[in-house]
Amino acid sequence: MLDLKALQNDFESVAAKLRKKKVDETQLAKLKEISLKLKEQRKILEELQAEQNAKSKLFPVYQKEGKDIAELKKELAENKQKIAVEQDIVRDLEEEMYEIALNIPNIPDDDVPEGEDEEDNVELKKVLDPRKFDFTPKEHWDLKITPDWIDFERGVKLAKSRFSVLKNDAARLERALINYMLDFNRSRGFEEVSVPYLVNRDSLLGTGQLPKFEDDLFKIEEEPLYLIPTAEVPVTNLFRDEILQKEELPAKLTSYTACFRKEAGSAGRDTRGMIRQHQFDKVELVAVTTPEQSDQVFDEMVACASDLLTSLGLPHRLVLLCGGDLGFSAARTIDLEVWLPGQNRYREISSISNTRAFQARRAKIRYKEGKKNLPVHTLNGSSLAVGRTLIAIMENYQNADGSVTIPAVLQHYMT
RNA sequence: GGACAGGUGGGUGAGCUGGCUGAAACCACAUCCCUGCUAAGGAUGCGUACUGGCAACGGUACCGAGGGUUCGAAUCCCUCCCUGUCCGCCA
Repeated sequence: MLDLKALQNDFESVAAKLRKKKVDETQLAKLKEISLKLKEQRKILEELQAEQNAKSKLFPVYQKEGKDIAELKKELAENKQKIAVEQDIVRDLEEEMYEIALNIPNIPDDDVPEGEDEEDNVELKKVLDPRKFDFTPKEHWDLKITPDWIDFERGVKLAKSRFSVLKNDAARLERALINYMLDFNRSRGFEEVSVPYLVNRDSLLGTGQLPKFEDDLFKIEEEPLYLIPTAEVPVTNLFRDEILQKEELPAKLTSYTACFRKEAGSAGRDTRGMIRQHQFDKVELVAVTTPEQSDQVFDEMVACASDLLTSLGLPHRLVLLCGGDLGFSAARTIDLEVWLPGQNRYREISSISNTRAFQARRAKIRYKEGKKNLPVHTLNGSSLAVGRTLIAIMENYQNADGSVTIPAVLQHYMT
C-alpha cells in the first residue's frame, strides 16, 4: 500500500513517480482529500468519545455522594447520538479510502526506465552464448521424443485446456529440477519451507493480488480460499501481522509449490506447448529485509537465479523492466529470459522483484528499529519456473535425432 | 460433521458477580546497580495503531472478528472464525 503520509505531505512527488506506472491522478488527488478529511473527522469523533468517557466516570462518584444522576444521564444520551453519527462518517471515509488505496500500485524506483510495455524494457546483460545447431532446432512440442514425455491431450481430458501430463523421463526430470533448484538455493542461504497451496483473502490482500486481480485467481467455491498463483503469497504472508527482531533479518526463504493461474487476459497466447499452463511448478525465493539490506539481497536473488540457469547450461539474458511493464506490487523488477532455440527468442523464466515497503505496509510486516516498528522490505523471485526450465532443456539440449540430453548437473538427481 | 472446553500483551496466565483494568503476577527482553569470572540478587522500563505536542506528556481505539445491551463492557447477549479434547470420517 501507498505510504499515505507521504501522499499527504508531498503529493506532487508521489504523483510524479506514479505517472511512470500510468496511475490515474484524479484517484490520487481523491485519496489525498479523503485521508485529510478523515483526519479531521476522526478528531471530532475522538473529542466526543473523550467527553463520553470522562463523564461516564462520574457516575460512581455521584452515586457515592448521593447526587442526582438524571441530568448527567440525559446529557450523555445526547452525546451518544452525536458519536453514532460521527462514527458512521468516519467508517464510510475509511472504507472509501482503503478501497482506493488498495487499488493503487507501488511507486517504481527512480532508476526504473520510462516505458509502455516489454518493448521498452532494458537488456542488462546476456549470459552464455546460444548453441550453434548443425540442424534446425525444433520447438519443444515438435521433438521426436515429445509424445513420450508430454501428453497434452490427456491433460485436457482430465481438466481443461492449458493442462498437461508429464510422463517417463520428463516426469522424473521435473522432479530432479525441483530438487536441484531447492538444493542450489539452500547453498545460497535460502531456507526451505513447504507451505499451503490454498490461502485466504487476507493473504492475497497482503501481497497485492487482491482486490484488483481476483479474475486471475482460481477460487474455491464453498469457502473464501484461493489457489495460490505463486509461492510468494504464502511465503511472504508467513510474516503477516508480525513484528520481527532486527537480528532475524534478512530472512531468506525458498519454497517449491505448484502455482495456479486463470490466465484470464491471455486467451490465444502461447496455446501450443507448455509455456503457459493453468497449473505449473515453481521454486520461489522470498526475502524479508531491512530497507538498508534490500538492494543487496535483491542482487543476491538475481545472481542466484542467473547462476542456476548458468549451471544448467541455459543461455539467458537479464532485463530491467520499464515502468509500464512493472507488476502491481513491484518497485523494481529484473526478468530473466531463457533462450529457446526452437522459438528463436528469449522467453521469461524468472522474475525478481523488490516491492520495498509496499507489501509490508499492506501485510503489516514490521521490524524493531530501536523503539520504532518500521515496515520491512519484501522481495520475491522465481528460481525458476520449473515447466519453462524443462522446455528450455528440451529445446537447448535437443539432438538431431529428436532426443534430449539431460544436463550433467541433473544426472545424479535422475539415477 | 457431532459433543464439550476455550480464545486476554513476546510467552505462561489472572480478571469475566459491568466503572478503581490497556489490563495483576511470573517468564522473556532492555538499561542501570551490585558481585574480581560464572551463577545469583536489586532498580527501572517494556503491547499495537492512529493522533496532539520540540519534548515532558496527553487523547482515541483495540482483551479472536463483527454486531447488540448500557451513561459505562475484556467482563452481559447474538453471529461468525479459530484452537483444544472426545466421537465419527479419512491420507
